Amino acid sequence: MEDGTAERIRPRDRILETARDMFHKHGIKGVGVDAITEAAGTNKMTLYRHFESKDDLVIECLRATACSANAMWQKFEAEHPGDKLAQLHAWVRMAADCLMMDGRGCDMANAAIELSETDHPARRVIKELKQAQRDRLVGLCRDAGIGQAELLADTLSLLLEGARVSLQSVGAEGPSAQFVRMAEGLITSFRAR
Amino acid sequence: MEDGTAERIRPRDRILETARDMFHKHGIKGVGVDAITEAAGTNKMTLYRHFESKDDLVIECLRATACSANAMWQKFEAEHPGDKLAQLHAWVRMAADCLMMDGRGCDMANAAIELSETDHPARRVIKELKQAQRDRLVGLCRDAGIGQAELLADTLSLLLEGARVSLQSVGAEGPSAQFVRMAEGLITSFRAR
DNA sequence: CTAGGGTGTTACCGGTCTGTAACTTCTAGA
DNA sequence: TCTAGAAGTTACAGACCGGTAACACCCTAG
Repeated sequence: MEDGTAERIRPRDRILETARDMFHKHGIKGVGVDAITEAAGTNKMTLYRHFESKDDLVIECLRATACSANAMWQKFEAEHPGDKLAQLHAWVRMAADCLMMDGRGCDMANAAIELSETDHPARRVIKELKQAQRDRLVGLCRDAGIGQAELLADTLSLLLEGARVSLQSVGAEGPSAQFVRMAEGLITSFRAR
Repeated sequence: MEDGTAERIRPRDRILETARDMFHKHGIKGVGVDAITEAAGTNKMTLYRHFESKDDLVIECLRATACSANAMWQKFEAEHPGDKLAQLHAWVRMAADCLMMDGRGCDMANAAIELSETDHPARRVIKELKQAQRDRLVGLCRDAGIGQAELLADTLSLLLEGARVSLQSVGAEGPSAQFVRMAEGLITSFRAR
């Protein structure tokens, strides 16, 4: 029978969660499978019984990250049902919160930079997941009644992506500090057109 | 006497140039010192006679990159002497050209993402070089007579940084394709204030 | 011509990496 | 209680990494 406290998590899930955290903090090439399994309280053999390779583990981590992002979008809808403009502002607020709490950027973007081999299996996944997020933001802008929805969504995307990487290179006092002001200004400007 | 054709470049410079190219293409952790020296037509010992360590080589590469960027700024001033607004538009054009030619992003930003250790010696250098570039762009915006010069410069910075990383994750058909339109629109909008 | 510094060559050190084999131990379900 | 599969353990292979030692070479300045 299952432990009522649900404390005993399956090794596969422990590995996945630990790997996500460590990849996020130290980068993919900055952490080895041994370190992951040790931190997850298990061993290398168990990892390779559940994942074909380290690359496979990386891909599963990225999918899990996308899944978390999906949960965010559902939260926006739940908190502001039907009010697409409020959801857009919630997106900005969430992005800003992640910015100042986190310090490290987007896992997919970081992975894309680290895995420079153009035929790396993770790149396909990154591209399609990022594309899905873009479509989602475009849809939100459109449903919020904004005329040039694609342009606003793409501009917001680039601003956030830029803020994340700027945070890591210039630091928190750099341009990324103005993210909310820029994003809100853009939304206002696009709504006025 | 020196070779008149200047074909015989010093090993140090060959290593530096080769390392810049390979770090740019494959990332810092993605290329070893052996591969660099081989591609530079020399050997590991010579590398370590000129550079204290791989980290030291990385830092010198970043400084060289900053130097190339400085040359760009001088070109702007030379092509549009005194006309700061024209120089700002030239900056946008140059950024867009780099975007579609290159495929890989900014060396400093990529390095900052790859070298996640907060105490890595290269991070200090990255921060100060990036800060200098930011100051330069702010100064250009201010001299071009734009009121909220800092905000415009920071927005343009984030847009470019975002476009570079988006190019690597989503691809060339993604949001980065609209960079020029966004940047020019921003400049127009800020000038009208 | 000669001395010396820059360079090339080879071999090596200790460490880390991904991935596997063989075997033991644990645990859940019938 | 018995059994099958999941998980843990140990050891290892093979490759690559950054960095160093010792020595041979070449080329140029004097």
